[in-house]
Amino acid sequence: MIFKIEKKLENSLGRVGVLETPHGIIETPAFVAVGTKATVKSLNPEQVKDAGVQVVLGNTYHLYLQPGDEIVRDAGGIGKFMNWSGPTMTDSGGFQVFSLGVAYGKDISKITKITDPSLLIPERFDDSDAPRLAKIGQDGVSFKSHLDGSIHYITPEKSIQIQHNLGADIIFAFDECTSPAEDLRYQEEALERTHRWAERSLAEHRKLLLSHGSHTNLNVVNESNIAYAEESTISGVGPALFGIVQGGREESLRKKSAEFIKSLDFDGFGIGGSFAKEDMSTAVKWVNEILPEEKPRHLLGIGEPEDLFMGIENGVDLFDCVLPTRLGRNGTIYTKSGKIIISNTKFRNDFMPIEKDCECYTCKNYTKAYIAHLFHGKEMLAGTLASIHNLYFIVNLVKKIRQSILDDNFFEFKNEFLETYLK
RNA sequence: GCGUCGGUGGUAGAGUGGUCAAUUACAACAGACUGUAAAUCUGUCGCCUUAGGGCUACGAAGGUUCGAAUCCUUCCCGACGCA
Repeated sequence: MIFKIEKKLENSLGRVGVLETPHGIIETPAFVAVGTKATVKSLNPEQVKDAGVQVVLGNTYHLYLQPGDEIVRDAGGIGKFMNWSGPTMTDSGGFQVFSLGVAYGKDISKITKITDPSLLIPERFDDSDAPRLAKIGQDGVSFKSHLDGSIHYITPEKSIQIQHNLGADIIFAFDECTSPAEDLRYQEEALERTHRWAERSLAEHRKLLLSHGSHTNLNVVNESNIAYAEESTISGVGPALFGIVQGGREESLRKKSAEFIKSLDFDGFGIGGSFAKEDMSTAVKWVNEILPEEKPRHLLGIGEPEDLFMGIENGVDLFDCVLPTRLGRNGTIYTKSGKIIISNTKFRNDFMPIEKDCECYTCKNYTKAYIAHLFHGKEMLAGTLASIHNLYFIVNLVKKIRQSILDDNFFEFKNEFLETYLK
């Protein structure tokens, strides 16, 4: 994997670049489509590609449970398995530590409102007896499968082994995504754990890369082995590994984490965590001011339009988010003047496309009335057409932002877009 | 004509003396969703309301009862059976 910066955004951390992977290039900043179970829900790869998507992200935990990482390996890797010829990434399962752990069965997720009382009273989250599907153990996490209840213990080593089997171009270290509602003491403890896991992820990754070649001293970290490992990620023998910065909403912890993860020899970085919306830009800025400029940064799981502007301005190169496809399937559609719920009564006889100047397949061929009809009828095509538009909308927005940096009018574009979008 | 069974909110369909403005499902309406436990979930769903309550309702009209969607009488309507 090779990353080149083409242009920087003046007086900020933002930049435009190109990321070369064994399966093709990614022009950054870029929006990564989420394909958790080796499929971008409701879309076939051709539709994903036509929406302008450059790279797809699968999930370690989900693919390990089903169909099993060895099946994906034997199929020729995640890309070949799912018939996606472009670049691929896999998340480590670290997010499931959170979503199936403390967040399980609760009304907390990736983004929390800062007014949420749970943020003000961290003690309320001392509910270790609450049912959850993920529990953090001594050196890993035990998961109770949501599919059949079976227990699986995932360590950093295991996550990396699975990801090597899945065979994506870019993989992530195993981390713990924490809730912003956790108190400082827990954030510190979790961060220490994530850092230890980062080292172990990297060590396992090196070991696996070297085992692909003829190197004999697999456990020795020397210049020759490191050089070989780097070469492997370029040739496609093995994936590139991104380390993940955590640290919650605390400035000192975020910076400490960025410094630590930076000190390890990762190919790039992920910025993780469950944020209060208001905290996100500062957290990203703290981190990206520290991370080495020459390596790519991925803001994990973030993707509302206003977040994309924020992230790019603050030096983020890659985003992934379930929103375009999940919202699409659930009937919410992005437009330049905000999100609409297409099943609403007012669209039932609206025979215009979602956006008349949109170039996506959905807008070029269908009316709002028809899509509203499909949702009311619970037809499968409803989610597909809405996902196509939403994915195109978000992917294309990032492309436009990229172009605006190249054209030296990022801030004008940002103001103009957000003024209309946020009403 | 006689007999039997039935008529419940937009629909289907529970309820068969008080806890019933009426279970439930569907439809309808509104909303939520940020490294996917998610083609999922939440709320509203007779009318009025200063949200305490008030009013009108289970085919229609009477009646029994402290109290009726629930029991009785007559009528109307539907299905089936016998003539």
